Amino acid sequence: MENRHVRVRFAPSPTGPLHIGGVRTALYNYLFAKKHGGDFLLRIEDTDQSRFVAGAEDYIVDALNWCGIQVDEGVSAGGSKGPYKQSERRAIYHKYADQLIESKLAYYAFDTPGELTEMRERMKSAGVASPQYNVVTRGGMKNSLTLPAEEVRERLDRGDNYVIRIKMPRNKDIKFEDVIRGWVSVNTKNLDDKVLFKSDGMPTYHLANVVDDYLMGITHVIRGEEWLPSAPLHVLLYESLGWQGVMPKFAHLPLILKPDGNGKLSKRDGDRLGFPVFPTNWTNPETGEESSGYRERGYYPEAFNNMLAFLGWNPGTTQELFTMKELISSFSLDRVGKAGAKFDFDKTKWFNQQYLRSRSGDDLAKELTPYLKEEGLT
RNA sequence: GGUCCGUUCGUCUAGGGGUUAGGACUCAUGGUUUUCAUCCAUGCAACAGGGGUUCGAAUCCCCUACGGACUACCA
Repeated sequence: MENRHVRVRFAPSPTGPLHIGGVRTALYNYLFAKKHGGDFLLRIEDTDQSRFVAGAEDYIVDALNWCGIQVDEGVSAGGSKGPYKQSERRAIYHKYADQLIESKLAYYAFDTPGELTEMRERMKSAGVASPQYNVVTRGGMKNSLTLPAEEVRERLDRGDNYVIRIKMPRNKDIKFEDVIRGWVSVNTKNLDDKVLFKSDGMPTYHLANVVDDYLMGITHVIRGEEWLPSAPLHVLLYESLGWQGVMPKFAHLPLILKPDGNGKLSKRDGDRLGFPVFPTNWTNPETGEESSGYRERGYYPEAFNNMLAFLGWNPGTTQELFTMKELISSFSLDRVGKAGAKFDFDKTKWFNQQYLRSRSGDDLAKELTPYLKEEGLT
C-alpha cells in the first residue's frame, strides 16, 4: 500500500468562484501528484443541489487552467473512473449506505426537521451547549433502533422520508496519522451520528467523499484544515466499509488567514482591503455583483502560483522564485507548516514584480500592445 | 460551552539541545538612476507566559494564556 501509484484529487463544491485558499489546495495536490509521478483528479462535489451556482464549475475549470494546474482526470478531462461529478453518480451511493445498515453500523432515521429542532431545544434548555443526535439522544428519536421492525418496514414501504445515519460507537478512540500534524486521536463519544444519506436521495459529503475516493483509487487526501474535525468520521467509514487496507493518507493544510486580525480569509476581506481573493474575474449570476481576479489585474499565473506555494510551504533554502517545474521537484508535504498563514498582498505584488522584470522587452511589448490599442495609442 | 488543531521580527518563514536566532516582504535611512511596479547598501524588528528535564532550552515535557477550525438532511 505504501507503494501504490499516487492519485490525489481536488474536490470543490460548485457553490461559487474558487478562492485563493481553494486554489492553493489544488496547487498542493497537483504538486504532490506530479512530484510522485501520480495523477491529479478534479471531482465536483455537488451533492447539495440547493447550493448550486450556475457557472461555478466552468469557473473552477477555467481558473485551474489559467494557473497551469493540469487535470489528468476528471470533469472536463475525462477518465476511466467517471463520472466525476457526484450528482451524476447518485446511483452508486445507496448500496454502500445499505451495506452499512446491514452490518448494523448505520440506521434509518425518520425524524422530521421539526422533531430535530425540538430535540435540540430540549437539550439546550437542559444545559447542553451543542445538542447532538448521538448515542445518548438517538434512543429518544424515531429511528430503526427505537421503532419496531414492522413499523420501520411500513414507513420504508410507504415511502416516508428517511435519512441514514451512522451509528457512532459508544466509546472508541479513533486514531490516524496526519501527514502534516502527526497522530490525531478523537474519542467517538465526542462524535455524533452524522447523516450519511439524505432524504432527497443524495448522499452527504461524508459518504460521497469516502466512497468516491475509494472507487477512484485516491491514495492521499490533501485538503484544508476545516476538514480535520470530520476526518475521524471518514476513518471510521473506511473501516466500517472494510476498506481500511486502502485508506488514503490524510494531510490537513493550514488555513489562509485574513491579513489583519484573525480568521479565515474571506471575500469580504478582499473588498475591504482592496485586493482580489479570486484567481480570475467572477460575476455572480444572481446579483450581477462582480469580483476581480488576479488574471485581469495583470498578474502572471507563475507569480500567482509562486506566491500561493509559499503561503504555508517553503523549500528550506533562501530561493523564493520557482517555476512550476521547480515547485514540482522541490515540493514536499514535510515542509508544509502547521500554523495558518496570513495573506500578504505586498508580497504578492513583489512576486509579480519579479516575473515582470524577467520578461524580455519583446515579450513585454507583445503583452502591452492590446492595452495600447485599447487606449488608441498605437 | 465541547472537541480538535495551532503559537519564532508587523507579515511569510529558516532553525528541532550550545547560532551574533538567518532570509524575504513591508517600513526607515543613504546612494545610483533627469524615465520606471528601478537598482544597491545599511538599519529597525521575533522565540506568547510560567514551570520543569538538562551543564546548557527558541528547540524536549507539562500547565496557562491567546488564536483558529469544527460543532446542519453545507461542503
